Amino acid sequence: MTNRVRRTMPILPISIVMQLTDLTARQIRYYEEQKLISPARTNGNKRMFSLNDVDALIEIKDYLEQGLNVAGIRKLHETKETPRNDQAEPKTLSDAELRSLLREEMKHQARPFDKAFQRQGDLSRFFK
DNA sequence: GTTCTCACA
DNA sequence: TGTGAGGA
Repeated sequence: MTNRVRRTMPILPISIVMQLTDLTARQIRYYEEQKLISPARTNGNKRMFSLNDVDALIEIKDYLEQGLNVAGIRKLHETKETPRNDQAEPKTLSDAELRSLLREEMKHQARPFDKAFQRQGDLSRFFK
């Protein structure tokens, strides 16, 4: 069994994912609605998540904490999809990419960085 | 006991 | 986003 299969196999119920990500079921379902994740469904229409989904959710949560909104995150994912094979891997956004994204945010979100300002140190490098 | 969808004093 | 209804 390849690692890709291992990571994409839908085996986790939403309750487990909630604990792993510290997100509410409401949020997880909402993010699915926003096309940020694509959980599989059981015969009973129950959502089944893969390790990749959990990873994606953790990443999503992280971006939200930095002041980005769902629309912005979705933009990130539509660019870099995940139907890759085993070889390809690490994905780290360049400063330029992030800067571009944050700039885009400021044009659409009313109160973009309330939280961000509280931890400005984390983002300072994007505004030098 | 869990999760699902839908809707909103 | 939370929460409650009503069903599976």
